Amino acid sequence: MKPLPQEYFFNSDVVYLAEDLIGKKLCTNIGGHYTSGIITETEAYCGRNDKACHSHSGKRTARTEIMFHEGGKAYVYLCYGIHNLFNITTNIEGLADAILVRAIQPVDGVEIMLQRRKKGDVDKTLTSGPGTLSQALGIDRSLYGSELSGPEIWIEETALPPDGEIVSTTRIGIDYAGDDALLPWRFYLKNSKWVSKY
DNA sequence: CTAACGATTCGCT
DNA sequence: GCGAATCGTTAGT
Repeated sequence: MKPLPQEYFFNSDVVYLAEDLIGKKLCTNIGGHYTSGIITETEAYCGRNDKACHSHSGKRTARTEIMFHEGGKAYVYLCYGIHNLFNITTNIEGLADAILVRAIQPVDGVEIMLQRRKKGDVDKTLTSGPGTLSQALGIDRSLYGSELSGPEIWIEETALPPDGEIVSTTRIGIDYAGDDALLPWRFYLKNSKWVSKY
């Protein structure tokens, strides 16, 4: 277990970090089971001047509280009453930025992921989507506020694949954000099949 | 206290 | 392709 240093997440450029996290390995050790996957898709959310972000314009509530703390923690919240969506908080105390992890490529503990997802075979529906990857890795709201330096959840350095071209597009499912829905703050590996949507 | 809604997914047509 | 599922959070009464 070699987690990225906490300072990595203090970076004030959340859009840069969202792109930089592509290709790194997200690992969990939950319920005695080690699982991991390469991050293939992310979205940046900025606490200032971004209406798509839960913490936009200083909207500090019980749910968004953790984003206002220093970066490097897990922000997990329930979406549509069903799905646990996993975010990485970034920036320093008081600046509420976060990065949503939307898809991963399974690496370790595939059998456990299949079991958690109640699937028989490995295909892109196993971990390509913010709700499904959380389920596969065993992430739920009990991890809200956890340090991303382990021991339950952490992120490790890895090398990008040789053909690891990253592309950016608009974010998914945030039409309510007006002009901010047009920002190209979604990143994914161009040649990966482990991406939620194209 | 009450009501509306969502950074989605899955199953059925 | 379309609609239901499902409940915590939020804002308003």
